[in-house]
Order: sequence, then structure tokens, then C-alpha cells
Amino acid sequence: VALTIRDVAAAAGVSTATVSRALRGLENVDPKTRERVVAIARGMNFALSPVASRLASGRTGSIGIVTPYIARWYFTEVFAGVEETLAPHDVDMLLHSSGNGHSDGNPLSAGERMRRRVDGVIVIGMSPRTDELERLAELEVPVVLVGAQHPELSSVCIDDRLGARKAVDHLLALGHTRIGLIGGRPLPTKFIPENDRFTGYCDALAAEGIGYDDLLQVYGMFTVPEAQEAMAQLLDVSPPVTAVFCMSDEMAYGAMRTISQRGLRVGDDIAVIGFDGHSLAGVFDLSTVEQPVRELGRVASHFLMRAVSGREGTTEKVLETVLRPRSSTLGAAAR
Amino acid sequence: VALTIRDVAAAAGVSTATVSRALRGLENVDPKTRERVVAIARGMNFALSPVASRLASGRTGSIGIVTPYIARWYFTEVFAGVEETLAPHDVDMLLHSSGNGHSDGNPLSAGERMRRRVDGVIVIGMSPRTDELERLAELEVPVVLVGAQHPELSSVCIDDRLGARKAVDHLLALGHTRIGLIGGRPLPTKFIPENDRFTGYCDALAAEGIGYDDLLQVYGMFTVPEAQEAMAQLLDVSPPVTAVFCMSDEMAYGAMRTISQRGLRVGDDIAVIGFDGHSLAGVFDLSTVEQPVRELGRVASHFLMRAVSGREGTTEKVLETVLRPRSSTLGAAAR
DNA sequence: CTGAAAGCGCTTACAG
DNA sequence: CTGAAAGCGCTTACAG
Repeated sequence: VALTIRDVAAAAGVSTATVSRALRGLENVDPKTRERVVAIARGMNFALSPVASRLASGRTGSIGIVTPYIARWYFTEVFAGVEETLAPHDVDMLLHSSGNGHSDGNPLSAGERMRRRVDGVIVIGMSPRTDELERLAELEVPVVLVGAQHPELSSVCIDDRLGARKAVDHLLALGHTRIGLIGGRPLPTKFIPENDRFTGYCDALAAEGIGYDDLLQVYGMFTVPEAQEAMAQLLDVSPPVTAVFCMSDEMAYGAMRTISQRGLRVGDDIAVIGFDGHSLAGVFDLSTVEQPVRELGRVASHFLMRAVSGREGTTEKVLETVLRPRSSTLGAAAR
Repeated sequence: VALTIRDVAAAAGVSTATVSRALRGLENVDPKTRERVVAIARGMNFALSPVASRLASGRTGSIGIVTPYIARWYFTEVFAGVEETLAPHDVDMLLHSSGNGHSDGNPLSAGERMRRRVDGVIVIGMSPRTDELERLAELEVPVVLVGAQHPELSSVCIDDRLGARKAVDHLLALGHTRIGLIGGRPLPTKFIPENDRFTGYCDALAAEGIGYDDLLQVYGMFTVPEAQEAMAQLLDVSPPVTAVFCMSDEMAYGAMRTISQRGLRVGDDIAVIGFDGHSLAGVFDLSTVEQPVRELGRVASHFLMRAVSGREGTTEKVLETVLRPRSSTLGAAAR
């Protein structure tokens, strides 16, 4: 029932090759011809079949996006940045969540899912040392990493170590010396942001001559409820902590909750600082180190587009973070 | 460089038709043949080209997802529900955000973007009376609406009127009689959830013999900062409100902030209730009416899959909401 | 600037 | 259960 390029060619009295060129806006078409063809196509309400174009041209016009989690703030923001820059170029995005968001687990690996379907892939927030990534590389299309680095791949990320240091330096400047740390998982793989943030925490303490105290590190798994428990644990160590650095804002929310449930005042009795620049940090007065998450997605998209068109090899970019002090560290005075 | 089905056929000593059938798991293939073909294909590391399959079969294997916003909680949750149910069936999702998330605005309408690319589309959180939807319908593929209804389309939504009523009834039961309302936009189109929630608010008041007072309705545009201002406005009316119903949890967060900034206590001096069941409502002790957002996405996916395979006409489903009282209405005692 | 023709890699009646 | 063959709707050297 749908029209084909042949119908348009016939109506315009030209070859299908010319219609194809005209409709795609290629250079080598006489302006008058192009105009006429375009007008006729529009008149017939014709549109090229993307599927046929893809098969004929060998380009998929799609990129893959791989991420462990699909409904989390960080991913969502990166994704928005990607969509924003890619949609105008008419590239489709094929999403694959490798994580445990699936009730039944995701049967396919990202590599299998993406195979023969994409011209390149953006990997968000995944450890760069996994089989998953390994298999993705076998696809032999450009890959760009967001939030991590890899010796052989393009990437865009932040300096997690420095970011963490900014957070803890802030606490230190406020006079705190017993500073708790709510991290993610107890034994993260090498190379991932958690390690760097941990190192930044240690750096800051060391610069003040404060040694690392294992009792002050607890784990919140990057979720609110687990961070609540972690904070409860932290509140029981002695000598007591007067401040806590959380590796994510969401964990910081959990920590804040536990603190007020204990009858303590966030920012006055115990200082809390997060990491991310979550969209609700402002309204809940949470001090944090902001990372330009959406921009991460934009930059990754640009890298990928360039790589797909073969215009360059691997590139790396590190974006800046900024400390945003609020009353969760400054106290009621700042509210 | 990539292998084709012909290579596999040659290696297996069968026709391409048989390879095609075997690899797709069709019934009419001798089990032994299938097994052998599959083994050989695997040995060659061969995978069918989805693009070629699509062109040959006429099915796109994709569905479209249209939404005004891409990085908002509601959308994200629905999307996760969709992804979760569709990914295992190997259907690709083509996303189109029609909203103003784009720096440069989105040049294409959803209809144009989706054209010839999808077997069906899910429309999330859009007013059902728009050109956008109109053009989508012209695609002549099944459409299912999430969060709204339409006389001619399948849909899955909640009863917004009843949900709002639950919220306000809760406030009324607590003894409040001056109840503010933070809505979205001043003049929403007909047929959309805002109107229903407004009606539910009025229903509840009317049942207690309380008349509608225009001074008590302010607008927060579904954003935190605008809700903060709206709440500030509300705090200045007299006689004063003792409670407020916000049409979204995010607006409720803004309201809570304004209230505490004024030195008042949320839940004790002023009760606040939201709407949605946002993921952080619990940690911030916000009373709310929860809607099963992810489930909305799952149900929509099932509807769409059935429609795509021609198994049924339009269907509607209304999911339940549940009141979740917390200390933002119950007061410190519940904390 | 334009066209004829081959080809992209599959699927699907149709026939057996 | 299997195969030969046509066809899906484009794009792209190649030739002019």
C-alpha cells in the first residue's frame, strides 16, 4: 500500500537514482530537478523507507546505548544529553539495560543485542573491565564510555578523585576531623569511580595529617535505604563522626533521614555532603559536588558521531565538577 | 566482510530458506536439520541481519515511544516498565521527545520521526487532543496511551479524579478545612489528568460542604522552583491554609521547602500531600497517593504487542492508586 | 547533472 | 520438510 521511490520517479519523469539523491539533499542534483522532485514527493506524501535505505547503504543509522540501570537519575540525565544531540541528526537509539532492572534478567548480552544493528555505541556508567564491554568491542564499531576510562576507547568522564577531594576539603575547612564515608560496594572492581572517590577522600584527609580509619567507611550500595542503614552504623562509632561524605546524593538523602530520625540536626550536629548534583539536592538543601551529567551525554554523542564517520581515533575528555555548599554542611545559618 | 545467510546455507548444504527458518525457530523444519544449521551458524559466528529481515518481512520490529519529557521521573519509570517487558522480545524502541527538553527544539513531529519505522507506538503523558497525536494516528499503526484516555485508542491510566479525592479526603479526615491546591498550569486543555485531579479536589471538599475558594488554587507548573513560589503565595492568603494538596510529589517537595523556610513545620503547622509515589517520597516523609507507574508501562507494552500482532482492537485499563500517609500530613508523631 | 543496473541480505508464497 | 526464485525498497559505483 505504501508508495515506493519508483512511483515518485515515474511521476517526476526521472530515475529512482535522481529521486534518491534529491530527497537526501545530495549535492550533485540540478537545483531545479531537486525542487521538482521534492515537491512531487511531498505532494504524494512520500517518505523514503529507512529500512531499505539502511540495507542498501550499509549504514544502520542507529547507535546503541548500554547501561546497567535505566530508571536512575544519572543514566536518565546522560541519556537526555545524548538524545538531545542525536535526535536532530535522525539517528535512532537502541537501548540495552544490562543491569538487574529486569524481573527475569536480561537474556542477551549487550553485544548480541547490538550486533549488526548499530554504527556505534555509548556505554554509560559501566565498569570498563567486564565481559560485557569485551563483547561489545568485538562488534568492531566505535565505542565511547561515559563515566569511565579505558586505554583503547574514547571516553568522557569527570575526575572522581578530585571531585571527592573537593567535598572532603570542604568538610575539613569547616573544622571537621572525624569524617565518615558512605561508599557504594565494599569491594568494587578496579578502575571504577568508587575507587577514585575513595582515593580523593583519603587524599584530603592525608593533606591534613589525618589517617584513614576503617571504622568510618560504610557502604550504601548507591540506594537510599541501604544508605540509611549505613548512616545508622556510622552514628554508633566512637569517637563520633561530625560529618559524612556520601558517594552519591541519593545516599546522602538516606543519611540525612537517619540523622534527623535520631533527633540530630543535619548541618548543625552532623554535616552531610553528597556527590552528583542530583536535581533535588537544591530543594533539600544538600551540599554536593556537581558533575555536568547531561553534558557528559552531549560530549559522548559528539565523540561517537565523529568516530562513526571515521573522522578520528579515540579521544578522551574530562569535565569539571563544582562544589555547591548548602546548609547540609553550613548549618541553619545558610538556610 | 560479514557473512550472509548464503554462506551458512552453503556450509550446511541446504537452501537459504531452510537456514532462515531454522535460525528463526520456525516449526516446519526437521529437528535434525535445524540443529545442524544452528550449530554451523554458531560455529561461523553468524547472525541474521535485522535490517535485511525487516525489509524482506515488512515488519520493523520496533515500537515508538513518544513523550514530552525524557528526563523526568514519571516518564523514566513508565519507560523502564516498557523496556522491561519489550526487550526480551527483541523489539527495538525508538524514542521521540516532543517536549522542550531540546535546546534547539525538536524539528520533526513524532509522526514524521516514526514514519515507516515502527509497528506501533506508546504515547506517554501527553494530552490526547493534539496535532501531535493526530499525526501519529495517520501512521496507521496501533497507538496506546499512557496516563490519558481517548475514545478511539487503547490506553492505560489511573483514575486521577479518585486519586485526588483520596488525598484530599485524607486531609479532611485529619480535620483540615482550609486546603490549598498546587496545580500544574492555569488553563490546561480538557481531557487531561490535571482537570481530573482538580475535580477530585472539589469532590472531596463538596462532600464536606466546603465550597471551592479560588484563592486557594495556585500553579506550580510541575516543577520544584515554581511550586516553591506557588506555596509562598498560598501562605499569604487569609484565613490561612492549614494543608495543601500538590498535584505532583516534586511540587510537594518545593512546597515543603517553602514551608520550612518560613519557619513552619511540615506536618505539624501545615500538612502537605503530593501525588505520584515518587521514589524519594519515603525518604523525605512525604504523604502521597501512589500510582503504579512502572506497571503502567508494562500494561501498555502488552496492549501494544497484542495490537501489533492484530490480536485485538482497542482496550482500556485503569490501574489503582493507593494513599500513603506519612509525617508530612500526620506530623512529628509519625516520623 | 542523470540513468541503467546491480546489489544490499534477507523472507515468503509456491511447488513439490 | 525443503528449495528455487521473486521480491522487499532503496543506494551506489559506473558510464555518459
